[in-house]
Amino acid sequence: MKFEPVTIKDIGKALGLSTSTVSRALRGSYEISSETKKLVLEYAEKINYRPNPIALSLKERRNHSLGIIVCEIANNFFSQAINGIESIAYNRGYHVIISQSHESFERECVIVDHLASRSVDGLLVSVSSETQDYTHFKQLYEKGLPIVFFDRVANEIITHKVIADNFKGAYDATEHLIKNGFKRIAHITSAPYLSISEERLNGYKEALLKNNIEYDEKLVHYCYHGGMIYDEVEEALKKIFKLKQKADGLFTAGDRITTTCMQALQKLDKKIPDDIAVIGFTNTNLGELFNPSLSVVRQPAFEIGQVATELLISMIESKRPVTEFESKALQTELIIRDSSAAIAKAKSNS
Amino acid sequence: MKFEPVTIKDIGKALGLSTSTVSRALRGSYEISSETKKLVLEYAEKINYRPNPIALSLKERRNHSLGIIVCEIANNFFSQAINGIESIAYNRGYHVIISQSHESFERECVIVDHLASRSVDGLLVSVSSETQDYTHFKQLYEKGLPIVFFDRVANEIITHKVIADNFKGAYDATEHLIKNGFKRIAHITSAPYLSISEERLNGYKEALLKNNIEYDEKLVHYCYHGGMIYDEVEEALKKIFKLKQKADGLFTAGDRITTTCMQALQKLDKKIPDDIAVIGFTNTNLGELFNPSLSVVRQPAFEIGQVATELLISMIESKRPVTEFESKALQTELIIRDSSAAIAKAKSNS
DNA sequence: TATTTTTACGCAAACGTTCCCGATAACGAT
DNA sequence: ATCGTTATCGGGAACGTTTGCGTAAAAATA
Repeated sequence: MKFEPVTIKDIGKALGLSTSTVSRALRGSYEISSETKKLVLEYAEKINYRPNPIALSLKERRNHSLGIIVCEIANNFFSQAINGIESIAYNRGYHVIISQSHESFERECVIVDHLASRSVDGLLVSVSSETQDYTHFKQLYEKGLPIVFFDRVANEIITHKVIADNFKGAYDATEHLIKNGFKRIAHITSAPYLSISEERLNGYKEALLKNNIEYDEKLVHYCYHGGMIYDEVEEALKKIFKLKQKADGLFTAGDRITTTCMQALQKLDKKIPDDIAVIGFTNTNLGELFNPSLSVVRQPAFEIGQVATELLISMIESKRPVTEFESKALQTELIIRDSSAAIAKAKSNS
Repeated sequence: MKFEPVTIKDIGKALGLSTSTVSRALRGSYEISSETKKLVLEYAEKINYRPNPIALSLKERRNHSLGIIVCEIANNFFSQAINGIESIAYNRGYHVIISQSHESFERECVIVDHLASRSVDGLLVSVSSETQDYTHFKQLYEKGLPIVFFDRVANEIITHKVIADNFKGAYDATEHLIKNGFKRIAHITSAPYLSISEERLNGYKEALLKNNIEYDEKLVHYCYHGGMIYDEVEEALKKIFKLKQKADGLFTAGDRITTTCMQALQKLDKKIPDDIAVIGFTNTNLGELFNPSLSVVRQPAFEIGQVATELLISMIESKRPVTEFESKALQTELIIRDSSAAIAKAKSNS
């Protein structure tokens, strides 16, 4: 099956005009008489002419399209961020192409390659949890392809970056648990080399420090697949529960990790917050429906997407090479619910 | 900023060959000597040559890309379906472009127009809840653009369609409530003209009929925005609770509708299943975490995406016009949890 | 009236690729 | 020596569009 759209040439033939005249008439060029313009415009309207964007891309060497790379769209943070991206992109005349790395480095490389050759005008990326080597981005970036990182950023690449204030978010979450009387707070996070993991871990540590609680690395576990693999999460939890000095709190550092932890805790038959109090870095809007309702650190995902897109488009449309780059950190929001509630028992003990 | 990739012409110039020879060498044509081939291949590898897909699209009048239109990706059913679509598309050498209608008819029209002019080779669509007029699809389809509908289909357009067995899924869900002793079962669903709404309503009615329960249209409410607007859902619930003959069960007919209902029920301070038992058509994998855990009808979303994509690609690659179309209905899965549990009180009353 | 300016349009190149059609050379056959 | 084959390669058109340049006629100026 094929699909034959009408071209500028068809219009020219039908009206006895050259393609250049038609093109200029359509663009409203001053060197076309108003009668001819009217003629062309009306005919184009009548036969429902649409300029072929592929031909335009070839000619102008740009696409008016942005590539998005995230680990997965079935993730509240990313789907909200994508909505933010779209909201700006469409208003500025850009189309978006969404790709999922599924947390695979290899797949990320393939996608980057594909998007670049497909001539997207720029890239919005949050790297996969497996990514430690950024040369696939670097190569393109140095060749002049604009890239803006959001959420999980590549610190070694000098460009715009937009993130949540992960340090503060983690600090707040941890401190909240501490204020509610929990003292042995475990932390389950994503791959350690991820920027977000480091930032959140640092916030967690700082909160412990400020509250005179010793940092114990046995309480910290990394899930190298970002919570995509259930067993990895369950293993981490089992180790935590095997500790002689029992953990009484848990701070989970990602959307997927948080929900997977909740599932694992249920399977392991742990009561929240009695056995362990939980607060998670997640953008799910279903937290209040959980049993118990889930305390969360919420990221301004939509706004992060918006800001990143504005920066990217400004880079794309800049006449001269961009030399000043911004790193924006947007504030998170702490939403307290029952999963981190202070328990009477714990309180009386202290 | 601009991005200058290497072309076939650059290779030709560097090697003292014509573009045609280079092109043929790259394609492995028989009329190029093996030495020349080796030379070209090695040089191309060295400078990391990538064919420009835009030029190819222009020439071959196809893109190797598929357009996807769904209401929103922040929806478990659709994100899973998209994963299914991708799994097939990438293996067959197609790229996907995802667009969200956000349940808006107007936006859907814009998207269709954009994707078509963008020369996607075919469309995979689940229509928006506002869509009653299908001419925007029909026009393109009649011009030869292959379209496959999934989930929410346009019955008046004769093409491949892939859905879950909505009738049976709804029947099973309703009957499950009945078997558990509930007799006044409300049904909250999406816009009435949506194919899925009709199919699910019919399954619901049939289950009532088979179990000698009278159908009461006061128990059925339509949410014209598919659960995207909270108030619409809360209103429906309030009306249900105001009925003189109280409802004791609720069957919700969509992913978003189900979760929004759960939120509204919580806000209205209704106990599940004591005040009302709930079962919902949803693909969330978080149902077991809810309070109470949520009984669901699960659709084989991933498989629906896969099957739809296979059908679409077969249409695209078919030499002759396709005249035989399939309508596939895949089986749903009933997952029983606590939200629909028979309650002692209800049982003793009967 | 002769010259310049303006108006309004066409020609052709370019974007990167493929592919039809020739073209050239070597080579064996006649 | 001439011709048909075969193997290898280049020229150029085409895909749909924009745009610099050229140019005819019309209008304005001298």
